Order: sequence, then C-alpha cells, then structure tokens
Amino acid sequence: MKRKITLKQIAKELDVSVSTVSKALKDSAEISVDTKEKIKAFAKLYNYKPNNIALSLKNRKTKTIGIIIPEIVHHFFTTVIRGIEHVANEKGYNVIICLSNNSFDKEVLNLEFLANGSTDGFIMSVAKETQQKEDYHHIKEVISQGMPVVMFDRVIDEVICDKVVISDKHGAFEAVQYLIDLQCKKIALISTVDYVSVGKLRTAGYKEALTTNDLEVNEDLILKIEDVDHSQEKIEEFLKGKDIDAVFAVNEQFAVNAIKALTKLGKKVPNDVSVIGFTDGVVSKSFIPSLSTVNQHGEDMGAKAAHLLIERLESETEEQIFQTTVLDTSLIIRDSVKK
Amino acid sequence: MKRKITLKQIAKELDVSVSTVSKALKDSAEISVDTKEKIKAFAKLYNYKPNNIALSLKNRKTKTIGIIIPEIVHHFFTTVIRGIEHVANEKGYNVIICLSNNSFDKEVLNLEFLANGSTDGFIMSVAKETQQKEDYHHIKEVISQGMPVVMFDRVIDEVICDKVVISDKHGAFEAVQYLIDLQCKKIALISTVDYVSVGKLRTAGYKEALTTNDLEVNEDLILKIEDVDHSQEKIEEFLKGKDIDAVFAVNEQFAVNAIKALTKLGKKVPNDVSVIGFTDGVVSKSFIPSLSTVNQHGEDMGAKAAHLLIERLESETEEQIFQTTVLDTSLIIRDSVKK
DNA sequence: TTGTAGGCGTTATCAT
DNA sequence: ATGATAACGCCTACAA
Repeated sequence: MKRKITLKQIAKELDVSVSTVSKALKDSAEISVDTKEKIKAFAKLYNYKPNNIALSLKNRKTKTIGIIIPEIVHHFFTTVIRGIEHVANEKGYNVIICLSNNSFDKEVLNLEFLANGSTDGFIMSVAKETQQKEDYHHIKEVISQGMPVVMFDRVIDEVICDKVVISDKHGAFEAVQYLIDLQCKKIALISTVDYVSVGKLRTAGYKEALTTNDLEVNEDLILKIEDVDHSQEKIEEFLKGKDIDAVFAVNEQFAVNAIKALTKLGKKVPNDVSVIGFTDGVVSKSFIPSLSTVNQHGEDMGAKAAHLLIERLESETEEQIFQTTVLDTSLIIRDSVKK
Repeated sequence: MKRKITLKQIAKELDVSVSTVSKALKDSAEISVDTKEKIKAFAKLYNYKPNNIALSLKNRKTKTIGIIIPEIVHHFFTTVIRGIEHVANEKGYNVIICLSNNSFDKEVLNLEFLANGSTDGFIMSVAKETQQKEDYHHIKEVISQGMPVVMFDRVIDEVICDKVVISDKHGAFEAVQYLIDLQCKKIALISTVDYVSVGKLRTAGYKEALTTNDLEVNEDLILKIEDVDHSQEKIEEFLKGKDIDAVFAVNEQFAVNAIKALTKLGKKVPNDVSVIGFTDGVVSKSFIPSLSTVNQHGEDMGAKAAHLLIERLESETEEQIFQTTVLDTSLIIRDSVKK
C-alpha cells in the first residue's frame, strides 16, 4: 500500500531538493522545463496532492467554513446548507457541518473543535438549549478571538455579529391576515415556548394581525408547546371543544398534528377549519390536504450568510459594523385553507 | 481583540521556553510546581487551546471522521449520523459531514478535500450518479493511500472495504410476504432504476417473495422510476387502470405518491389496496393513513460503521480482511395495510 | 528543573 | 536553475 506521498519523498526519489519540487509543481519559471516535466510526471504517477493540514498551518487559514446547526432533519436547514455550499464552493471554500443536536454542551464542543484551527469562520443557528440557558460565552469567545460568525434563523441579539433572519413576525402576520381575509374570526395559534426566538416572533406577528383587524387576542386560543415529542397529544387536548375556524401553527409538525387532531374531532380541513403552517418542508407538499405554509427561502438565507462571512474573511480592514439582513417570506397557499 | 494565543506567545510573556510551557500545561512532573501554576494561570486567563491543525500535522492523525452522504433530507441519513456521532464522540473522535448532493464530481472533491489531511477515515454512502457511472477510482484511491473507508447503505461490491448494509432483499421479502399473508395476490412494485443497488436488491426480495408463494412475477406490475422529481406523475400513470390489491414501494416518497395516486383513482387505502413502503421517515408517521414501512435501524447502522472504522484506525496491524455486516430490518405495520 | 533541537508538510525568501 | 533555511504551532527526546 502506497502511503500518501510528500514533497520530501519526491525530492529524495528524484534527487533534487524539496523546494525545487515545490516550485516545479507550481510551474515556477525558476525551474528548467526538463526538471519540471520530470517532477510533474512523477508527482502525477504517485498522485501527489498537497497536504491541507500543512497548508492550513502555513497559511493560517483553512479555506473552510464551519456550519453548526441544531439538527438536520428539518428540510429548512437542508436548503440553507445548499445555499451556503453553493456560494462557498464558488469562492473556493469548503464546508463542514457539525450538529449540536440542540444540546448546549455539544454546541460548545463543536465550536471549540472547529475554532482551533479547523475553520476560518462559522455560520450557525443556535441550539434550543442554548437559547434556554442564555449562555453564549462560547460564541462570544470565538468572535473575540477573531473568528467571524454569521448567525441565521435562531439568532441572539446580545451576540454582536452579522445575522440573517427571515421576517418571522411579518411572515406570521401575513399568514394570519390571509386567514382573516377568508373571514376567519376565531384563529387559534399553536406555538413553541417563548425562549425560542422564532416562536416568540411568530406569536407577535399573530397578535399584531389580530389587533390590526380589531380582533381580540384570546389567550385561550394560544397553545405553547414545550415538549415537541408529545405535541400530538397536547394539540388534541387543546383543540378539543374549542370553537375555532382557523389554526396558525409556527412549524410544519404542529400544523400536521393540528390537522390530524381536527380530523379526529370530526372537523373537516379546510371546510370547517383552515390551517396554515410555517416552514415549507417535505411533509407540506405530501400531506393530504397539502399544507399552506409560510415559505422561508432557506437557500437565499444560506447564500446571504455565506456571502457575509466570506466578505468578512477576505476584507483587509477589521470592520466593526455588523449587519442584520432580514429576508422576506412568502405565503404558499395549498389545500389546507378554504378557497 | 485578542487573537488566539500560542505556546510561543505564552513562553515569551512568561520568559520561559516553549517546551516548558508545553510540559507545564500537560502537568508534567519535570516542571516545578511554581512554574506550572504560573503558566497554567496565564494560559487559562488567555484561554489557551492547542491548535488542532498543528497537532494533526505533528501526530499525523486528526481524530476526526469524515461522513460523505448523498443528501441530508432523508430522515434515514439523519439517524445514521446520530449513530456514528454517538460512537465517535465516545471514542474521542469528531465528525464532519460533507454532502455530495448525489453528484459524482462533488463526491470526488469532498473525498479529496477530506483525504488530504483533514480526516483519518471515512464513512460513506455513495452518490447515485457515482453508482450510475460505475467510476470508483476516487474511493479506491483513498483506500490505497491507507485511509480506512466504511461504506453503508449504498455500497459498492468492487470496492474492497468494510461495509454495513441492511438486508434489503430480506426486508423487501418480509414486506411482500406480509402482503401475501393478507391474501393480496396482485402486488405492484414501485422501485428505482436498477443501478441504485438498494433498488435492485429490494426488487429481488419482492420477486423472491412472489415466487416462493407460487405467485407469478408480472413485469407489468413493476415500475422503475428514474426521475424522482416527477415520480408522482409517473406513478399515477402507472397505476391507472391497473387491477391491484397491494403496492410495495422501495422508499417513503414513492409510497406516499402511490397512496395519493390511488386516492385520486378512487381507490381506498387500505380497504381496496394495501401499501407498504421502505425506510421509516418523518412522513410515514404523519401521513394519513400512516404508512407501514420496513424500518432500517439507521442508528444501529451508523454505530456499527463507526465501530468498524475506529477499530481499523486504532489497530496496529494492517488487517487485510474486510467484513460486510448485514443488519436486520423490521416491519412496522401502521394504517396503510388491511388489518 | 529548564532549555534546545528536530520534525510533521508546505512555501517564500534568500543564497548559491 | 537549484538549493538551503526559516517559519506556521506543537511535541518530545535529549542536553544542560
């Protein structure tokens, strides 16, 4: 088995110096055509590839971007990753992904691991547990050490860095407005607990839409779910006996759960109750009835985040002004709402 | 902004040598308690962390495992990753994920990138395009350079390495046998094109179940889908006017598409037609009717793959015997089949 | 107890 | 046209 070959080995075999080999392979004008040919042929034969680690050490940069996300199940994150990769590859960067599994400790470990030389910068969406603990020292730490960080989706106000978010509040507003325009008057909200930033914002959008239209916010029609694993039961219990004509759910899962619960309770979607969810995923299209959702344009988000990060990585000056980019959502109307 | 601090800087600040610092931070007995204290305190203050890149270069190992998978949308891959991470972290390894997006070129790039020093070994499931081209030089290359590779799910016979697969054929067999036991006689198969190894195997299992039960294999009842993006139309067209009492689909997507098509055609699932899919994903549970599937135990698969890889990484001898581990599947019966 | 030197693989600078 | 040397950050055998 031929181990990976190094410049040194090539040099020895060909009885030249290491620097000659290095230059030859870079097609330097300093080296004679003869030797260049010889060296290149040999290198090709042994499939020489420069060692990234050595290059990284020498250049003090890795040309790779680290992505840290809570979980990968979500179709949304997949699209964001695609957007990041697209831009990154175009600019000659590689991308490596680490999952926090929504665990604070895991997030800290991942960040430390990647920050110690493995990446030039980060694009991240923080773990639920981290938002709950409100402990962001690990992120601030890497930033203070000069690693650029771009946050997306679940962002933290108190961490100073570039951010890309969608207009959660406005997206929710539009969805609820749509329901109101359909003459719905008793619109339930199924949200997450408030420490999840997006849940909070979407709830705010819901409330604003109601008040803007002179509808009362009825806390009895608002459900906040802590434990996603048992959302189905919670939602069934919540909807039982409620007199409603629409449901707005802050994610795909809850929307599906709501429809199932409503069906169980003998209500027809969309005839009796219209339902709109948030985040367009795989389930939305497949589900019967297909789900109306607020679409988040994940790919644009990823692309924007990558641009912001790379710009910072490659700018000479240490710009201290950070920006938050707000991307619009769009409403996708499918079968789960009345026509 | 305090840049990341190095041993050298600490040494200079404290007016000692670099090796003294290095030893002190490792709590070496060679260094006096006084200096150790002093150095440790200073290091802590400046949050010193050894540079991974330098360590990797020195040790010629990175303690990280590279995962290369076609796409991340599949719930199945998510579970595999979880299994890998669990074992890897336990053994002190980190995990980085790269996506091939089912593209051959991307797979080659990812492999080259990670093979040049970034990882100690790979766990991978090959891209669809790669299986189609039957070009595996890139994988053979890294293996010949001494990087252990473990393949899972979509494995390649002609590449010699450890493999972890599920008993695709047997899983399919069991599913179809189940349908036969329900007295189904006209069972359609919706599969992928044959170059996708798992599609081929599952098709074989389907056929074997039929022949074992003295049922004829009717090629008219077999659909092979090339273009996943238009599977819905294909399936509708295929099922139109077909006299069948069951459908076995080789993935979740096709199963869902089939149910939708059947519903459109006025057939009831499961009363008129029973449906079983392969791979238990997010959609299966949510769908109405909930999907019966062949469950793949992705987490076990990932764990096994990680064990195999780490064993090879840490064994002194260069074992030349490779093993293929076959994991059992299990049938999950939900509402999409008759009781 | 502390320091020096060499090396991991590469490249840039400065000889020869 | 080619080679020697130093440096990136770390560790360790050996020297002082």
